[in-house]
Amino acid sequence: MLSKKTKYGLKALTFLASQKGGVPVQIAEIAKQKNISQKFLESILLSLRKTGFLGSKKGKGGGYYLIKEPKEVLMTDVMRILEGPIAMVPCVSLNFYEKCDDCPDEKSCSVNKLMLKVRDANLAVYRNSTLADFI
Amino acid sequence: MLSKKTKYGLKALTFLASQKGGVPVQIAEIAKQKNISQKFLESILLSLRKTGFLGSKKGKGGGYYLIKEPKEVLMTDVMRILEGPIAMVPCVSLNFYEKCDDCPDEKSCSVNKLMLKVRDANLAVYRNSTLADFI
DNA sequence: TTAGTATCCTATTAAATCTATAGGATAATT
DNA sequence: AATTATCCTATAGATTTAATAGGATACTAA
Repeated sequence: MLSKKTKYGLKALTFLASQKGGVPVQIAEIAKQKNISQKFLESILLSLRKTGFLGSKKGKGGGYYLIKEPKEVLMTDVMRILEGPIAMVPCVSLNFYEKCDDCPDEKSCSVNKLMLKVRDANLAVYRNSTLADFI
Repeated sequence: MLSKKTKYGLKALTFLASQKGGVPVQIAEIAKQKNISQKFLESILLSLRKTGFLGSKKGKGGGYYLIKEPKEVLMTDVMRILEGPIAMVPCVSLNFYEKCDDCPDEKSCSVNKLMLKVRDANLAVYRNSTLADFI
């Protein structure tokens, strides 16, 4: 299942991408428009800012805005930040590789073989998708 | 993340598929060979039996055995039983469709659009994989 | 028919993760 | 100086996952 964090994060990013010209939008406004718990959204936007997707402005007239062009925002990057590793098991992860402690040999492991294919399929989708595809 | 249930279930199925001629294998044997908690595995094998993948035999010389030919066991079916819906959100699920209550319009929803692509990619993998690929 | 073996089944506990909330600190604007 | 809105940490609540316990049932073989 996709986490609500990712769901909310994607919706917020899309909303900001559809806004014209980097004008800051307040958390409250996004939360209201997209039916999201405001406080929860707050922490999500914060992490998107810290990872370089969003900029922010404090005080009156402040809010969040998209830093890059929507077509420059790759879903691979967004998903890794919001949802975590794209691979479903660490032993096939490109960015978060880890050996399974219970598995003596990856090459002969059925889980490894299947999940390798799944990872490649998902990567292909995410690499070919940007925020611009959803506006 | 792939659940341990799915991981264990896949490993057990592969192990049984590599066994010759439908000879029953005991839970304890599979658990030992594949480093799996025996009691946990017990419940997994039970559900695989109830859903028509495995047969079982009680008493001495009993155990579990694969009912179908490995190449007849599609990963789509296995994954749906072990891991649940292949779709990451209910609004793009073929077999478990549900409307999002917080989302007024699926067609204009970014999450829906992206997850539709992901679902198709995953389905393509699972439909083209059978147990026979892992022996 | 009896002892032994192995699955069957339900209930419960333990652990981990996810979701949401609270409350004040900080910085910018007017 | 007052107001506004993000910043940040901590924590509580809810859900899901993983594992365990213990006895019931059915089969085999001596």
